[in-house]
Amino acid sequence: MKNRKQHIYEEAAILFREKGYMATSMRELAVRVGLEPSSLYSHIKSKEEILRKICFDNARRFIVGIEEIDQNFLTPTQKIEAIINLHIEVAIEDCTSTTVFNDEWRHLSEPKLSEFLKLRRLYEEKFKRIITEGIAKGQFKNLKPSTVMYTLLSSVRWIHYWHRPGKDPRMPELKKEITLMLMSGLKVSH
Amino acid sequence: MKNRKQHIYEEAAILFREKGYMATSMRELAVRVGLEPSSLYSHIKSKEEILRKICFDNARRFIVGIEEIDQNFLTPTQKIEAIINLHIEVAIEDCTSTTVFNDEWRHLSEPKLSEFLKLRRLYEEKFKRIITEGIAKGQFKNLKPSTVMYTLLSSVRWIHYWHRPGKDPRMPELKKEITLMLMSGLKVSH
DNA sequence: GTCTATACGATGATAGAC
DNA sequence: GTCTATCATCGTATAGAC
Repeated sequence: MKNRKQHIYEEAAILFREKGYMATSMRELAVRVGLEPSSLYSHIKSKEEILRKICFDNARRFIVGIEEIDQNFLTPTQKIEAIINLHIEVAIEDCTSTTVFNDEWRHLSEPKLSEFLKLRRLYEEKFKRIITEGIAKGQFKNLKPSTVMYTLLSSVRWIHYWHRPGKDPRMPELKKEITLMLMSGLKVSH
Repeated sequence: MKNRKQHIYEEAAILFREKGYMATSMRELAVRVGLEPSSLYSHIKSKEEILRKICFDNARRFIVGIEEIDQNFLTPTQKIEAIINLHIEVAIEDCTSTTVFNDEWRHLSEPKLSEFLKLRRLYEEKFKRIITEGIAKGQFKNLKPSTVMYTLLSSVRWIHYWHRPGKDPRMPELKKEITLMLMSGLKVSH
């Protein structure tokens, strides 16, 4: 038996994914972990603390990811491709927490909610700057950068939802197909 | 003052969108409508009845939409383009109920949940058949149809979320840009 | 750290007067 | 149809024994 605290976080992520944060009760979580409800509070401070950890861990992950990509000497095309791959990889590797991160952050209470949104805005600004640069260099179609960004970000958001935990041998193929489709939609046609 | 029942449904859709179905209480809804909580039940049978109506009205709308498109003598390219436009139009015209339809259906209880999922599967089958036909005719890239479908369906799902109710003069442009991007990702390159 | 017991507010929904 | 009053249940969380 491994670390109880970690076990609680993992089962919570699974439940939050299955039913949503609001529809998940601490009583249910306790059953999954094999404890009485009150015993959970020896390991965590509150239900929202669990949500906070999931949301901010993921936010940091994506911010670090995009900063690494942006620092390398890559063309805008290569950068966007790398970002798309980052999103697909995270969605497949950690699909339960990706679901929570995507869909449940709005249940954070202030001031954590504002803090989270600030991180997200930071990420989006970096993303948009790369797109703008690609357009300026004539590599991308001349479209509104925010439209491009939201479309790209949304378009990979079915993966975490459909992916079942466990290894899937078709992942490289999935990645290749999605990237091909999205990038050829973005790049200028010759 | 218009029809109370309709007013309740509209305010509920707004609240469900803002906070989610689970986080919305009948007491809050009553405040918005200007009634005591118990008075709501003179017009509706239960909270879930409201959710049911929103989900199934939207499901029917999309099924009717895709059937109309599919009956016309259009190429697969034209059909997919029409479907993308349908999704964008509905998302903009009725963004509150679109949000609920997209994100809150899972809170339906059985047997309505299964019924809903059956309708969705029906829609997806029709969608995939058109994609498969387009690939067979050499109009679309040779990608896995379900991957194409999920990517297309997801990629327009930020619109209902970002759109603020009211008329937006930039809508035709938005539609054109998204369609261009997605269709050129789908079609074979020359 | 885990338990039993419980506080206590919020929830969806109903009964019955008007 | 709308109200007041209320119910039964479930929610998160705490107190204190072991």
